[in-house]
Amino acid sequence: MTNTAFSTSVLNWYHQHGRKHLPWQQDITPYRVWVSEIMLQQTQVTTVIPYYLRFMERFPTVQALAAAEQDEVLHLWTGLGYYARGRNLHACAKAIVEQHGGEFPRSVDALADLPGIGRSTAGAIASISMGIRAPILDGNVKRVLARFYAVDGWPGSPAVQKDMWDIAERLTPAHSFREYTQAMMDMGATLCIRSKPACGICPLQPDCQGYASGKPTQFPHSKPKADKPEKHTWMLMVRNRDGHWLLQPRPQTGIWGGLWSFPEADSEEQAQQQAQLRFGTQIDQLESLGSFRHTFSHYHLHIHPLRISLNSNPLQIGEAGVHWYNPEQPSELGLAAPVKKLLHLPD
DNA sequence: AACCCGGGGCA
DNA sequence: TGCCCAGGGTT
Repeated sequence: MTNTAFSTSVLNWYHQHGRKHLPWQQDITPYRVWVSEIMLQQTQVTTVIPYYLRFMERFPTVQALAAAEQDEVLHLWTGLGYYARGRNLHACAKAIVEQHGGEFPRSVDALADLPGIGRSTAGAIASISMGIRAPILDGNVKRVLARFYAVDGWPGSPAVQKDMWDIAERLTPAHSFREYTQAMMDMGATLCIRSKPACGICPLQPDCQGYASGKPTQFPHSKPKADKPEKHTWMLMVRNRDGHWLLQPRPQTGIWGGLWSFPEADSEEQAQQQAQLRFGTQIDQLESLGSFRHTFSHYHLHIHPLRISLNSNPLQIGEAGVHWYNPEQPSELGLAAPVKKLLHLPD
């Protein structure tokens, strides 16, 4: 599908189904579009409408807004959330009046230098209210494009974000970009919604790679979970002459709280040291069993078992509450999953 | 309860 | 550059 076919398709849809009666779509001026875009940044259309109407009634011009007390601006913002938007809006109005003669600068870059206006909002103001062809990439557009191209990777990452801006730029038509911009936002807001998108009535469906994948809602990919750190532990698998294993209770809190486990050490050296200290000459054989990985919700644990065979059956080794576990007649104890696995490892 | 969102601010 | 924050709404 060519870029032109894409935008034509989107524009046709807009003429039939797009939203054209929202308050900020009437009497289109940079000021009115700007206020609406800021309000719409993190807030849905239906929530914004009453705030927008009240705001416009009280501050019909950028001069009126610039002259207001911050308290009054924030009062009209109360309930919208993200109050930095309201403070930036006020600061931006002052900047426009004091530094730009009361007129919005007529370029995307100059707009984006103003407080609270980033690249996407600048693109929306320019393309909707100034006759300047400029792409936008708000959440709605991002979703439409990520699905259409089945974009891999999280759009928040710099590389993917750059790709998506390039796509947005490429697809923005030379003419009718005001309607196109509106249309893309409308499609994202009404058809290509986060869950249960209306692919059945979407004009882009025949060429949509997200639809073709069978799982359009997996795009855009969600923010990757924080990387799980890799941790290591050495487990001393101490076996007495009868083939029973030494277990000791874990603290009540933390990982495996209250379960039974092998004595542990933070390194191979410490593990050897601990073994020498506790069992010394009773050690018959000591062998590394290699390691395996156990995953928790928040980290990966590499477990390095160290099998230590004793030439005796120590009765008392100083610590209270240790347990000698007989795999032939397993006691009913709480065991961490990897510990249980190790206890029943074939020789 | 988890997730979402444009831009600002800070390390 | 990357990371965290803000808050109300949706799922």
